[in-house]
Amino acid sequence: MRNRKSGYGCPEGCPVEATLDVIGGKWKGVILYHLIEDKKRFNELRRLMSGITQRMLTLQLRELEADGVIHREVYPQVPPKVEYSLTEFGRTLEPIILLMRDWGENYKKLAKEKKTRMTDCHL
Amino acid sequence: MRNRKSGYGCPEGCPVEATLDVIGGKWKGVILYHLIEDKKRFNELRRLMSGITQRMLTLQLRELEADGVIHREVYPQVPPKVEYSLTEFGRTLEPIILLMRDWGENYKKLAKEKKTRMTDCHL
DNA sequence: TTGGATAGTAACATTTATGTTACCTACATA
DNA sequence: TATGTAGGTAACATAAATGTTACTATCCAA
Repeated sequence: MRNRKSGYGCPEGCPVEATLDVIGGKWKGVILYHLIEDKKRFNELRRLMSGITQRMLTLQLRELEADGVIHREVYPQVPPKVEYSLTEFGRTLEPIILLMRDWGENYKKLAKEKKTRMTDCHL
Repeated sequence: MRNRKSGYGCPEGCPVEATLDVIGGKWKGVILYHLIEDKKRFNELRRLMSGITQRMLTLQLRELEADGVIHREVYPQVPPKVEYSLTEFGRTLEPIILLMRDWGENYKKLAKEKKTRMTDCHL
């Protein structure tokens, strides 16, 4: 998602692709989705996304931060406390994420129905 | 995008992720974006996305077809004619794609301004 | 009769994305 | 004094996505 060369037919790269560069990949959408609700600590996010590794979470958070959509707040404590939240700019992604959530839910529902119909053939 | 295992913290996979599975990757968003306007022939799409190879275009179109978002119409002619269009279900993605286009345009504008400011330091 | 247009496929190579394991600090509790 | 907690980093390994090149068929026009 990160190192894509420009030139998608549109001069200077396609805008749809630019967005996908920021929110695409395996984890970013999900991270943003969780942050819409409220700010979260590192391990809090990790627990919410059971499959993710520490390393991937760190990487994705750093990229989102570099793109200006999330903010990283470090509290100088021991043990450390770090909070991640959407920036004002990141909030502009909210409608997209929510639409994607809705569409995905519907898609999964349809996929499940299809599977059920296929299973029915064996009855 | 295709072979991801489930288990993103949400049981049975996160809905946001499910959507990204369908429209994510380097080319799918752009393909759909072009198809929103009107149906397109294979080489027509290829010309619209100057960087894509024949192979990638074929692959992505087949996956989109398998997911039920586009339709492939073959006209039995020589030389061949194949038209790709959004299905009714594919049309439900339109709001997402258009939002992504708008957000991406804004993002690129902001990125350019930032670059300009940085360049200004050298004046 | 050579070359272009159309819509591909097959074999292979490379680049990106993601995953695994081990390690770090400094404090608190058992 | 071992163990857990929090939020990481580094080196390494694998899986997935994407790219390269060559090849296909049939018709038409130069």
